[in-house]
Amino acid sequence: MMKIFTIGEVAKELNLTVYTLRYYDKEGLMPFVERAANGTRLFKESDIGALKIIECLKASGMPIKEIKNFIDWCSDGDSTLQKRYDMFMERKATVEAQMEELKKTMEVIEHKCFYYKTALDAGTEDIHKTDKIEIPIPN
Amino acid sequence: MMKIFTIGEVAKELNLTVYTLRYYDKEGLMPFVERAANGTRLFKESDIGALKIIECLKASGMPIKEIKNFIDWCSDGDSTLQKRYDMFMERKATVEAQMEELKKTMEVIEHKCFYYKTALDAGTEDIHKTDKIEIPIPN
DNA sequence: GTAAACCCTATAGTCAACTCTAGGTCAAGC
DNA sequence: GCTTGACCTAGAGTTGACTATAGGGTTTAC
Repeated sequence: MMKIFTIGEVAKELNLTVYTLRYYDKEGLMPFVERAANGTRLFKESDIGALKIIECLKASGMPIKEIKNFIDWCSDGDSTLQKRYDMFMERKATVEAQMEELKKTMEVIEHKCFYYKTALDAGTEDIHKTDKIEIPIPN
Repeated sequence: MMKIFTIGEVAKELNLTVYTLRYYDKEGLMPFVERAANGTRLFKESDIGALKIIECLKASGMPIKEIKNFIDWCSDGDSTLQKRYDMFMERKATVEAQMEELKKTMEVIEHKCFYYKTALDAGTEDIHKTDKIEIPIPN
């Protein structure tokens, strides 16, 4: 009925290595994953969902130790709802800031693309350097 | 006439530490910075400009070794114009990809903000879980 | 004239996030 | 029944990017 996945299958699905998944587990990011009698991890569909959230937090630049805090809060139930809400609101703000930052980075890069396009057309970078030569004020 | 800056001034201006700047120098990112007789680095206005480009490349996710390649190309003159153009075009593509990625991350985070907002209003996370209870098909 | 506040090099240490190795278990296929 | 391949743990090693320390030199402020 409920499909169970091995660590290898989950790794493939999420584009991670099994090493990484085991490392996350060791760091306490996956307390919800159950085990077979022999120790083999048994991933449920919902575990993969949780890992996707972890990946999202990682993509937002959150360090693993902070992600662990969040996971702990999830285990603690409703008493931590406010904390979790606040955390996501804060994440939202930092991602917004990152977007702004990236936009600025993009502007500089686009300017450089243009710079090198014209230099390439002219065959030399000097075309930009001569731009900047200060014209001596005639008497 | 032409203002010269110390490593400390440059560090402050670019929000880096002097350690970081010296580390960059050691990694070959600043071959253009001249030295006083006693070894003190003398930064020109244009050096700060170059460092801003380096910061931009760093912000785009480029590792320091690759930035060094670019700096080397700059020292090699016009023969490397094509490489440099190609590099910035590639950077542009990766930054675009990062923006896409961030947008997806943002969507998930916003969804979670909403999820926790409603949970908080309801006083329990169960409001979302009960959503998903499969209604047993009556006979 | 000396202490503070810079500068320098060389080298060691730190940190996060993996990544791999050694040594072992277990199930499936031939 | 034994090899192959996937799983396990504990722990060591790697990488990138700093960050700090030790030891030493100059310039500035009192």
